[in-house]
Amino acid sequence: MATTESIKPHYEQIWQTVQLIPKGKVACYGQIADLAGLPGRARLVGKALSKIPKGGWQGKLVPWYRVINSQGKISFPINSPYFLEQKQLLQGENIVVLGVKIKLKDFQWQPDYTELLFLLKF
DNA sequence: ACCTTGACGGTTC
DNA sequence: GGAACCGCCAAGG
Repeated sequence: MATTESIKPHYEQIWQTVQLIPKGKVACYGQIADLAGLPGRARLVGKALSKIPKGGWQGKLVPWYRVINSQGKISFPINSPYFLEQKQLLQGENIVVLGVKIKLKDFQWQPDYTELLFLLKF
């Protein structure tokens, strides 16, 4: 039974965590990495997001656009297609985007203690 | 098995 | 502010 358990990319763990970000909130790459049990692996989060299966994962869409960098900025080159798409999607959720920047103070997701306990999965 | 790539982060200047 | 540097290490070639 446990024979095929070896292959377990961390991508799935990351996608799952991103799906927890509430609408109208954003999270940083590093924050997602930490919550996903991969402290310090922010770059891996970026990579995972770039490989989200078309149509989502486990029947649910993965809100990739709710993930920004620790400086509160969108990480795509300004005016690139993905940049524009992300900005539009965020604004569509009432998130204020000034230029490339978002006020983390106002829009960063801050899980409460019960959520954290759940995420840390003992 | 070795080498390069990253939708990053923190530190420093 | 912002740019340069370096650390991190899984994934994919």
